[in-house]
Amino acid sequence: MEKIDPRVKRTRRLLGNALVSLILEKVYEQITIKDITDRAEVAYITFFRHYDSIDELLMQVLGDGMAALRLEIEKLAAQSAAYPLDAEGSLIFSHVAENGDLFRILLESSGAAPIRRQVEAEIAQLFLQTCDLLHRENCLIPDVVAANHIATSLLALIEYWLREGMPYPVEQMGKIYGQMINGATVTAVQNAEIIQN
Amino acid sequence: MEKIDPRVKRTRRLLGNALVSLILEKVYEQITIKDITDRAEVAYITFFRHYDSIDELLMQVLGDGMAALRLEIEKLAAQSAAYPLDAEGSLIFSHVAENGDLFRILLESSGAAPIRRQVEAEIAQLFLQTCDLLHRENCLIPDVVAANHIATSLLALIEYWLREGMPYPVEQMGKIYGQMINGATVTAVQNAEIIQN
DNA sequence: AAAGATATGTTATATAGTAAAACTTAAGTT
DNA sequence: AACTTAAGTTTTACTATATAACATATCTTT
Repeated sequence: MEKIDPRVKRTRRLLGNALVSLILEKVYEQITIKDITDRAEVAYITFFRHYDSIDELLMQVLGDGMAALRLEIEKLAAQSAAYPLDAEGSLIFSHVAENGDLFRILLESSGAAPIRRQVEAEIAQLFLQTCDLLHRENCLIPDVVAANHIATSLLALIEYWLREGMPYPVEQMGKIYGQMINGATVTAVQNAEIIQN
Repeated sequence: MEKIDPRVKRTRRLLGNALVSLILEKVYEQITIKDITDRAEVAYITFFRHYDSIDELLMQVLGDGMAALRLEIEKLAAQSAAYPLDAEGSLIFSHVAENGDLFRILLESSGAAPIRRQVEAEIAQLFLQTCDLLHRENCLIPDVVAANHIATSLLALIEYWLREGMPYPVEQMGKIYGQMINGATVTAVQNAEIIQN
């Protein structure tokens, strides 16, 4: 990989940090490019030399941050392939708690919607590949539907937890995920009828 | 209730229809007020005499349309209070199929995010009130968490189905909802451990 | 049907945010 | 030290939002 000019790295870092701090203060839609460049202490035009839109900057910021989550989920998916019913989801929620700002932005900012969809799709894909118990020929519940359900429910559960101010401990959330989402979905797939063609 | 000037009714109807037809054509964020007034064949300034923003117009359009869905879900929630495991969800999905445009807008347009949240909250509230099986003292899975899970999962399932072009029949979707979401969640709550304080 | 009230249309204007050009200064690379 | 590239400054154009003032059309009331 090519090495990046340190001035470029610095500018992009400043712009990214400025956007994050602004999102935590005010509504995403009301943030302007001037707000960002003022906060980052760079010239207005400099923004356009790096990004075409605020959405694109946000995309980069969250893209970097979500790679770490994928690793947590990968561990979990591998684990749940073997013991789906008591998969330990705590590590996801402790990871979320540690990166609360980033997840709040991902799950609540309207500008992050395309990235959220992408993350959902990646998580669903991961479960589809690693969790054997989701696959049954001619099952009433198709594997892609079940995988999508797990992925969207997990993000919705995280969103709820963050929005309510993390009212339950990490361990409890991990168990809720394991039973209400992961375990329950696998059981539903296993118990579902087989469709005759 | 007061009767509304027919000119006002007409203008609002034209603006609402114009917005819907535009959303089905292009990205919500890129729709301008001029686009809407041109399509509606009313003067630009007329928009501001009725709404402060495009979001507000969308809110009105969807608000009207969502009242009907609530009725379908109310039927279902009452039914599932008695027989949760084989609740018949088909009527929801036939209702969605009949109003596909509206639901696509509700679930995929970024401007509709606040309304979607509101609809989610209303559905969750409804299940909390009508489905007795969600309540268990000191349960690992709090009733509000389970209700939120059902509501968000249902909307996510509808979103997936519409996005993929309705690849499964209405009856199958109804069963999937009943087993993978409603039934599975109730079972998970019933099987969850009790927390000692 | 006429008079009064109100909604809409037309035109003009102010403001704010986006976007980029031209040129200068600063920083990093070889 | 010379070359290259990034960033800053100033200027300008464009677009969308928002409102004011006045004319015209439509609805309601008597």
